Amino acid sequence: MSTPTDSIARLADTGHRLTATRRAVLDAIARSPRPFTIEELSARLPHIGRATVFRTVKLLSELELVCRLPLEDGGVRYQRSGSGEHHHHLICGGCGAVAEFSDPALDDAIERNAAVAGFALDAHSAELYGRCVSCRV
Amino acid sequence: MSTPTDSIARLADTGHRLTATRRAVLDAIARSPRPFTIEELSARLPHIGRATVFRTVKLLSELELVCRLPLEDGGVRYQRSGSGEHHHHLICGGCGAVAEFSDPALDDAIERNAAVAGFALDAHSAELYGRCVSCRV
DNA sequence: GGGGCGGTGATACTTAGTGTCAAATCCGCG
DNA sequence: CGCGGATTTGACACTAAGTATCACCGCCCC
Repeated sequence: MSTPTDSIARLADTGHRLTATRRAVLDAIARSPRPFTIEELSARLPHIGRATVFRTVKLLSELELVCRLPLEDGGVRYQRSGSGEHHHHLICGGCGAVAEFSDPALDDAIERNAAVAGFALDAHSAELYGRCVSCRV
Repeated sequence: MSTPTDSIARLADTGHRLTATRRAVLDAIARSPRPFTIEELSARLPHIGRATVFRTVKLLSELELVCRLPLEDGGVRYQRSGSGEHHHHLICGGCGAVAEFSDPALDDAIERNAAVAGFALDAHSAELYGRCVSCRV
Protein backbone atom coordinates (compact mmCIF):
# COMPACT_ATOMS: atom_id res chain seq x y z
CA MET A 1 0.00 0.00 0.00
CA SER A 2 1.41 3.38 -0.91
CA THR A 3 2.09 5.55 2.13
CA PRO A 4 2.18 9.33 2.41
CA THR A 5 5.98 9.03 2.49
CA ASP A 6 6.03 7.11 -0.80
CA SER A 7 3.69 9.65 -2.28
CA ILE A 8 5.80 12.58 -1.16
CA ALA A 9 8.82 10.97 -2.78
CA ARG A 10 6.85 10.38 -5.97
CA LEU A 11 5.70 13.99 -6.10
CA ALA A 12 9.28 15.22 -5.67
CA ASP A 13 10.55 12.78 -8.32
CA THR A 14 8.04 14.07 -10.82
CA GLY A 15 8.91 17.71 -10.27
CA HIS A 16 6.01 18.72 -8.06
CA ARG A 17 6.27 20.81 -4.93
CA LEU A 18 5.83 19.38 -1.47
CA THR A 19 3.48 21.89 0.01
CA ALA A 20 1.85 21.75 3.41
CA THR A 21 -1.50 21.53 1.62
CA ARG A 22 -0.49 18.45 -0.32
CA ARG A 23 0.88 16.80 2.79
CA ALA A 24 -2.43 17.42 4.55
CA VAL A 25 -4.40 15.91 1.66
CA LEU A 26 -2.10 12.87 1.53
CA ASP A 27 -2.47 12.43 5.23
CA ALA A 28 -6.26 12.59 5.09
CA ILE A 29 -6.25 10.04 2.27
CA ALA A 30 -3.96 7.75 4.26
CA ARG A 31 -6.43 7.86 7.14
CA SER A 32 -9.38 6.83 4.94
CA PRO A 33 -10.09 3.18 5.57
CA ARG A 34 -12.70 3.12 2.79
CA PRO A 35 -12.99 4.63 -0.65
CA PHE A 36 -13.90 8.29 -0.27
CA THR A 37 -15.60 11.02 -2.24
CA ILE A 38 -14.00 14.40 -2.80
CA GLU A 39 -16.74 15.99 -0.72
CA GLU A 40 -15.94 13.73 2.22
CA LEU A 41 -12.26 14.40 1.93
CA SER A 42 -12.87 18.11 1.58
CA ALA A 43 -15.08 18.12 4.70
CA ARG A 44 -12.16 16.68 6.65
CA LEU A 45 -9.87 19.45 5.40
CA PRO A 46 -11.89 22.56 6.21
CA HIS A 47 -9.03 24.99 5.71
CA ILE A 48 -8.26 23.64 2.22
CA GLY A 49 -10.25 24.80 -0.78
CA ARG A 50 -12.46 22.33 -2.57
CA ALA A 51 -10.83 23.08 -5.93
CA THR A 52 -7.44 22.28 -4.43
CA VAL A 53 -8.69 18.96 -3.15
CA PHE A 54 -9.92 18.14 -6.65
CA ARG A 55 -6.62 19.27 -8.16
CA THR A 56 -4.55 17.29 -5.68
CA VAL A 57 -6.54 14.09 -6.11
CA LYS A 58 -6.38 14.50 -9.87
CA LEU A 59 -2.61 14.89 -9.68
CA LEU A 60 -2.31 11.83 -7.45
CA SER A 61 -4.44 9.80 -9.79
CA GLU A 62 -2.25 10.84 -12.73
CA LEU A 63 0.72 9.58 -10.72
CA GLU A 64 -1.23 6.39 -10.05
CA LEU A 65 -1.06 6.92 -6.31
CA VAL A 66 -4.83 7.15 -6.11
CA CYS A 67 -7.47 5.29 -8.12
CA ARG A 68 -10.66 6.81 -9.40
CA LEU A 69 -13.55 4.38 -8.98
CA PRO A 70 -16.62 4.89 -11.15
CA LEU A 71 -19.44 3.20 -9.28
CA GLU A 72 -22.28 1.22 -10.72
CA ASP A 73 -24.82 3.90 -9.73
CA GLY A 74 -22.90 6.61 -11.58
CA GLY A 75 -21.18 8.04 -8.49
CA VAL A 76 -17.41 8.28 -8.14
CA ARG A 77 -15.11 7.45 -5.25
CA TYR A 78 -11.37 7.47 -4.89
CA GLN A 79 -8.99 5.20 -3.04
CA ARG A 80 -5.28 4.94 -2.40
CA SER A 81 -3.70 2.70 -4.96
CA GLY A 82 -2.66 -0.52 -3.29
CA SER A 83 0.11 -1.33 -5.69
CA GLY A 84 0.97 1.60 -7.91
CA GLU A 85 0.88 -0.97 -10.73
CA HIS A 86 -1.70 -1.36 -13.44
CA HIS A 87 -4.72 -3.16 -12.06
CA HIS A 88 -8.49 -3.41 -12.17
CA HIS A 89 -11.17 -3.22 -9.49
CA LEU A 90 -13.87 -5.39 -8.05
CA ILE A 91 -16.38 -3.13 -6.36
CA CYS A 92 -18.84 -4.51 -3.81
CA GLY A 93 -22.31 -3.05 -4.11
CA GLY A 94 -23.10 -4.06 -0.54
CA CYS A 95 -20.37 -2.61 1.63
CA GLY A 96 -18.47 -0.57 -0.93
CA ALA A 97 -15.27 -2.56 -0.45
CA VAL A 98 -12.88 -2.56 -3.37
CA ALA A 99 -10.53 -5.37 -4.26
CA GLU A 100 -7.73 -4.84 -6.74
CA PHE A 101 -6.51 -7.47 -9.12
CA SER A 102 -4.36 -7.70 -12.18
CA ASP A 103 -4.46 -10.44 -14.73
CA PRO A 104 -2.29 -10.71 -17.82
CA ALA A 105 -4.96 -12.87 -19.46
CA LEU A 106 -7.45 -10.03 -19.15
CA ASP A 107 -5.00 -7.49 -20.53
CA ASP A 108 -4.09 -9.86 -23.35
CA ALA A 109 -7.73 -10.27 -24.29
CA ILE A 110 -8.10 -6.51 -24.36
CA GLU A 111 -5.03 -6.02 -26.53
CA ARG A 112 -6.02 -8.80 -28.86
CA ASN A 113 -9.43 -7.28 -29.48
CA ALA A 114 -7.93 -3.87 -30.17
CA ALA A 115 -5.49 -5.42 -32.63
CA VAL A 116 -8.24 -7.33 -34.43
CA ALA A 117 -10.17 -4.11 -34.91
CA GLY A 118 -7.05 -2.31 -36.12
CA PHE A 119 -6.97 0.05 -33.15
CA ALA A 120 -3.78 1.37 -31.60
CA LEU A 121 -4.66 1.05 -27.94
CA ASP A 122 -3.94 4.00 -25.61
CA ALA A 123 -5.76 3.03 -22.47
CA HIS A 124 -8.59 0.94 -21.16
CA SER A 125 -10.84 0.71 -18.19
CA ALA A 126 -12.48 -2.33 -16.65
CA GLU A 127 -14.54 -2.32 -13.49
CA LEU A 128 -16.33 -5.33 -12.08
CA TYR A 129 -19.41 -4.90 -9.91
CA GLY A 130 -20.74 -7.50 -7.55
CA ARG A 131 -20.96 -8.65 -3.95
CA CYS A 132 -17.95 -9.52 -1.85
CA VAL A 133 -17.73 -12.69 0.22
CA SER A 134 -19.29 -11.14 3.31
CA CYS A 135 -22.08 -9.39 1.37
CA ARG A 136 -23.26 -12.40 -0.64
CA VAL A 137 -26.75 -13.42 0.41
CA MET B 1 -28.35 -2.69 -36.20
CA SER B 2 -31.49 -2.13 -34.17
CA THR B 3 -34.05 -0.04 -36.01
CA PRO B 4 -36.77 2.20 -34.62
CA THR B 5 -39.22 -0.57 -35.51
CA ASP B 6 -37.30 -3.11 -33.45
CA SER B 7 -37.14 -0.64 -30.62
CA ILE B 8 -40.85 0.06 -30.71
CA ALA B 9 -41.53 -3.65 -30.54
CA ARG B 10 -39.13 -3.99 -27.63
CA LEU B 11 -40.83 -1.17 -25.74
CA ALA B 12 -44.23 -2.74 -26.22
CA ASP B 13 -42.93 -6.15 -25.15
CA THR B 14 -41.61 -4.71 -21.92
CA GLY B 15 -44.84 -2.97 -21.01
CA HIS B 16 -43.94 0.56 -22.02
CA ARG B 17 -46.15 2.93 -23.92
CA LEU B 18 -45.52 3.84 -27.52
CA THR B 19 -45.90 7.56 -27.33
CA ALA B 20 -45.31 10.06 -30.08
CA THR B 21 -42.50 11.51 -27.99
CA ARG B 22 -40.68 8.21 -27.78
CA ARG B 23 -41.08 7.63 -31.50
CA ALA B 24 -39.57 11.03 -32.16
CA VAL B 25 -36.60 10.29 -29.91
CA LEU B 26 -36.05 6.88 -31.51
CA ASP B 27 -36.22 8.46 -34.91
CA ALA B 28 -33.66 11.12 -34.01
CA ILE B 29 -31.36 8.43 -32.63
CA ALA B 30 -31.76 6.37 -35.78
CA ARG B 31 -30.67 9.37 -37.83
CA SER B 32 -27.48 9.88 -35.81
CA PRO B 33 -24.59 8.53 -37.79
CA ARG B 34 -22.18 9.14 -34.89
CA PRO B 35 -22.36 8.75 -31.15
CA PHE B 36 -24.33 11.66 -29.75
CA THR B 37 -24.67 13.58 -26.52
CA ILE B 38 -28.02 14.17 -24.86
CA GLU B 39 -27.62 17.90 -25.51
CA GLU B 40 -27.16 17.28 -29.24
CA LEU B 41 -30.13 14.99 -29.37
CA SER B 42 -32.21 17.42 -27.36
CA ALA B 43 -31.27 20.27 -29.69
CA ARG B 44 -32.69 18.25 -32.58
CA LEU B 45 -35.94 17.73 -30.70
CA PRO B 46 -36.85 21.26 -29.69
CA HIS B 47 -40.43 20.48 -28.76
CA ILE B 48 -39.37 17.68 -26.40
CA GLY B 49 -38.20 18.46 -22.88
CA ARG B 50 -34.61 17.80 -21.96
CA ALA B 51 -35.61 15.67 -18.97
CA THR B 52 -37.72 13.52 -21.25
CA VAL B 53 -34.80 12.99 -23.59
CA PHE B 54 -32.70 11.88 -20.62
CA ARG B 55 -35.47 9.59 -19.39
CA THR B 56 -36.03 8.07 -22.81
CA VAL B 57 -32.36 7.42 -23.45
CA LYS B 58 -32.02 5.92 -19.98
CA LEU B 59 -34.95 3.62 -20.66
CA LEU B 60 -33.48 2.58 -23.99
CA SER B 61 -30.14 1.88 -22.41
CA GLU B 62 -31.82 -0.29 -19.77
CA LEU B 63 -33.40 -2.21 -22.65
CA GLU B 64 -29.96 -2.42 -24.27
CA LEU B 65 -31.17 -0.63 -27.36
CA VAL B 66 -28.74 2.21 -26.74
CA CYS B 67 -25.23 2.10 -25.28
CA ARG B 68 -23.82 4.66 -22.92
CA LEU B 69 -20.21 5.44 -23.81
CA PRO B 70 -18.03 6.94 -21.10
CA LEU B 71 -15.25 8.74 -22.95
CA GLU B 72 -11.62 8.95 -22.01
CA ASP B 73 -11.92 12.66 -21.24
CA GLY B 74 -14.78 12.10 -18.81
CA GLY B 75 -17.54 13.06 -21.24
CA VAL B 76 -20.38 10.74 -22.16
CA ARG B 77 -21.96 9.90 -25.48
CA TYR B 78 -24.65 7.47 -26.51
CA GLN B 79 -25.08 5.29 -29.53
CA ARG B 80 -27.61 2.83 -30.89
CA SER B 81 -26.67 -0.65 -29.89
CA GLY B 82 -25.49 -2.52 -32.95
CA SER B 83 -26.37 -5.96 -31.73
CA GLY B 84 -28.57 -5.79 -28.66
CA GLU B 85 -26.19 -8.42 -27.27
CA HIS B 86 -23.58 -8.01 -24.58
CA HIS B 87 -20.51 -6.35 -25.99
CA HIS B 88 -17.71 -3.91 -25.31
CA HIS B 89 -16.49 -0.80 -27.10
CA LEU B 90 -13.39 0.47 -28.78
CA ILE B 91 -13.54 4.23 -28.84
CA CYS B 92 -11.38 6.24 -31.22
CA GLY B 93 -9.92 9.36 -29.66
CA GLY B 94 -9.36 10.85 -33.11
CA CYS B 95 -12.68 10.72 -34.90
CA GLY B 96 -14.91 9.47 -32.11
CA ALA B 97 -15.84 6.32 -33.99
CA VAL B 98 -16.93 3.40 -31.88
CA ALA B 99 -16.44 -0.24 -32.76
CA GLU B 100 -18.27 -2.95 -30.87
CA PHE B 101 -16.82 -6.32 -30.13
CA SER B 102 -17.57 -9.26 -27.93
CA ASP B 103 -15.10 -11.86 -26.85
CA PRO B 104 -15.83 -14.85 -24.65
CA ALA B 105 -12.16 -14.93 -23.61
CA LEU B 106 -12.48 -11.44 -22.20
CA ASP B 107 -15.68 -12.25 -20.35
CA ASP B 108 -14.13 -15.48 -19.05
CA ALA B 109 -11.14 -13.58 -17.71
CA ILE B 110 -13.49 -11.18 -15.96
CA GLU B 111 -15.54 -13.98 -14.42
CA ARG B 112 -12.48 -15.89 -13.35
CA ASN B 113 -11.07 -12.90 -11.51
CA ALA B 114 -14.35 -12.27 -9.73
CA ALA B 115 -14.50 -15.93 -8.69
CA VAL B 116 -10.93 -15.88 -7.41
CA ALA B 117 -11.75 -12.89 -5.23
CA GLY B 118 -14.94 -14.54 -3.99
CA PHE B 119 -17.19 -11.94 -5.60
CA ALA B 120 -20.61 -12.75 -7.00
CA LEU B 121 -20.49 -10.75 -10.20
CA ASP B 122 -23.48 -8.56 -11.14
CA ALA B 123 -22.13 -6.47 -13.96
CA HIS B 124 -18.96 -5.18 -15.48
CA SER B 125 -17.79 -2.46 -17.79
CA ALA B 126 -14.85 -2.44 -20.13
CA GLU B 127 -14.02 0.36 -22.52
CA LEU B 128 -10.96 0.47 -24.76
CA TYR B 129 -9.53 3.79 -25.87
CA GLY B 130 -7.26 4.23 -28.84
CA ARG B 131 -7.00 5.27 -32.48
CA CYS B 132 -8.87 3.57 -35.25
CA VAL B 133 -7.22 2.49 -38.50
CA SER B 134 -7.81 5.79 -40.25
CA CYS B 135 -6.74 7.91 -37.27
CA ARG B 136 -3.45 6.16 -36.57
CA VAL B 137 -0.50 8.43 -37.28
C1' DG C 1 16.90 35.66 2.21
C1' DG C 2 14.98 37.23 -2.34
C1' DG C 3 12.20 36.26 -6.34
C1' DG C 4 10.00 33.64 -9.84
C1' DC C 5 7.10 30.04 -10.84
C1' DG C 6 4.12 26.68 -9.22
C1' DG C 7 0.34 26.20 -5.99
C1' DT C 8 -3.84 27.91 -3.57
C1' DG C 9 -8.48 29.82 -2.43
C1' DA C 10 -12.62 31.96 -3.66
C1' DT C 11 -15.96 31.96 -6.62
C1' DA C 12 -18.42 31.34 -10.65
C1' DC C 13 -19.39 28.25 -14.13
C1' DT C 14 -20.18 23.79 -16.77
C1' DT C 15 -21.85 19.26 -17.73
C1' DA C 16 -24.55 15.31 -16.81
C1' DG C 17 -28.23 13.97 -14.72
C1' DT C 18 -32.34 13.67 -11.04
C1' DG C 19 -36.71 15.17 -8.38
C1' DT C 20 -41.15 17.21 -8.33
C1' DC C 21 -45.63 17.88 -9.68
C1' DA C 22 -49.39 19.42 -12.40
C1' DA C 23 -51.04 18.73 -16.96
C1' DA C 24 -51.33 15.87 -20.98
C1' DT C 25 -51.87 11.50 -23.28
C1' DC C 26 -52.07 6.58 -24.10
C1' DC C 27 -54.78 2.58 -24.51
C1' DG C 28 -57.68 -1.29 -22.48
C1' DC C 29 -62.34 -1.79 -21.48
C1' DG C 30 -67.10 -1.45 -22.31
C1' DC D 1 -66.33 5.40 -30.05
C1' DG D 2 -65.05 7.41 -25.64
C1' DC D 3 -64.04 6.97 -20.48
C1' DG D 4 -60.77 6.74 -16.97
C1' DG D 5 -56.79 5.55 -14.60
C1' DA D 6 -52.03 4.74 -14.97
C1' DT D 7 -48.10 6.44 -17.54
C1' DT D 8 -45.69 9.89 -19.54
C1' DT D 9 -44.41 14.55 -20.26
C1' DG D 10 -42.61 19.44 -19.65
C1' DA D 11 -40.97 22.98 -16.93
C1' DC D 12 -37.97 24.04 -13.67
C1' DA D 13 -35.31 23.67 -9.77
C1' DC D 14 -31.76 21.16 -7.98
C1' DT D 15 -27.56 17.96 -7.25
C1' DA D 16 -22.96 16.11 -8.11
C1' DA D 17 -18.60 16.16 -10.17
C1' DG D 18 -15.46 18.79 -11.92
C1' DT D 19 -13.21 23.06 -14.47
C1' DA D 20 -11.89 28.11 -15.29
C1' DT D 21 -10.24 32.27 -13.72
C1' DC D 22 -7.39 35.17 -11.35
C1' DA D 23 -5.24 37.52 -7.64
C1' DC D 24 -2.46 36.19 -3.93
C1' DC D 25 0.74 33.04 -1.42
C1' DG D 26 4.74 30.40 -0.42
C1' DC D 27 8.18 26.77 -1.87
C1' DC D 28 12.74 26.23 -3.13
C1' DC D 29 17.02 27.39 -5.77
C1' DC D 30 20.56 30.71 -6.09
